[in-house]
Amino acid sequence: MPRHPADAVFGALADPTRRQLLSAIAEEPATATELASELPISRQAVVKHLGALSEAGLLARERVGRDVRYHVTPAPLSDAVSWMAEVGGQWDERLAALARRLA
Amino acid sequence: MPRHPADAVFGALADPTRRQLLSAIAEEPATATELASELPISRQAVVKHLGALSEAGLLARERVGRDVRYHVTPAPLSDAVSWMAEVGGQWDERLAALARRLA
DNA sequence: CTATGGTGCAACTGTTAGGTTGCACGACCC
DNA sequence: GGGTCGTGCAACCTAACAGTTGCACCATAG
Repeated sequence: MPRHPADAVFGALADPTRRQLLSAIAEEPATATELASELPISRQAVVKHLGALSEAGLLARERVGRDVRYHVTPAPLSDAVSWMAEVGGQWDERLAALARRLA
Repeated sequence: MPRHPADAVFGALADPTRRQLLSAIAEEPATATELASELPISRQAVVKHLGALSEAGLLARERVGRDVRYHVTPAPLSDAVSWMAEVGGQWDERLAALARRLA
């Protein structure tokens, strides 16, 4: 059964390490080994996190020689924001403003 | 160690059942028993999901006689949206627009 | 008072997720 | 060619999570 895309997106964002990775890649595309060198976890753990982010459609892989460089593809974030604005817009004026902006 | 609030918010939103619950409560505040009657899971399972949503600050409990009625408190959604707009705004025009709106 | 129905708490089970280690493969440099 | 460094794959461990059942508690209806 294909899970709803939002499952993967919110699930990917739920982990602090993954948010950190996404934020770092947002500043500058990087490889798994580079990212692992700045974190207290192994490269393999980073690869798994990047896999989760990729599966959510938040990252794209680009092969450069023997390296694999990851960069951000933020389109799914907009969908997630839309959902949140729809649910919360009824009570929160800031979210309602976002919902109007998206409409 | 107190986890970052975003952990709880995105983690709560990662589960489809919880998004369904949040959406239902957004339309109309309800009790755990009411919500469980419309889902294929037990009341206790619903209570646990509501606990996760509450811990993320997305729900508030209101005691009414012997019932406990849950309603939406969407403030944490705005914070989550801000983070997403900041990370994605550099590449996605829609998110950039949201980031400007929030600033 | 008694029965009822919603709530709260605890124990238990099965599955998933984050993390590790070890090793094979492939491309680049000298 | 031979060494080196990044990547890919697999097995394994452990903690956390979704779900269940069973039962005690308490407020309201008759």
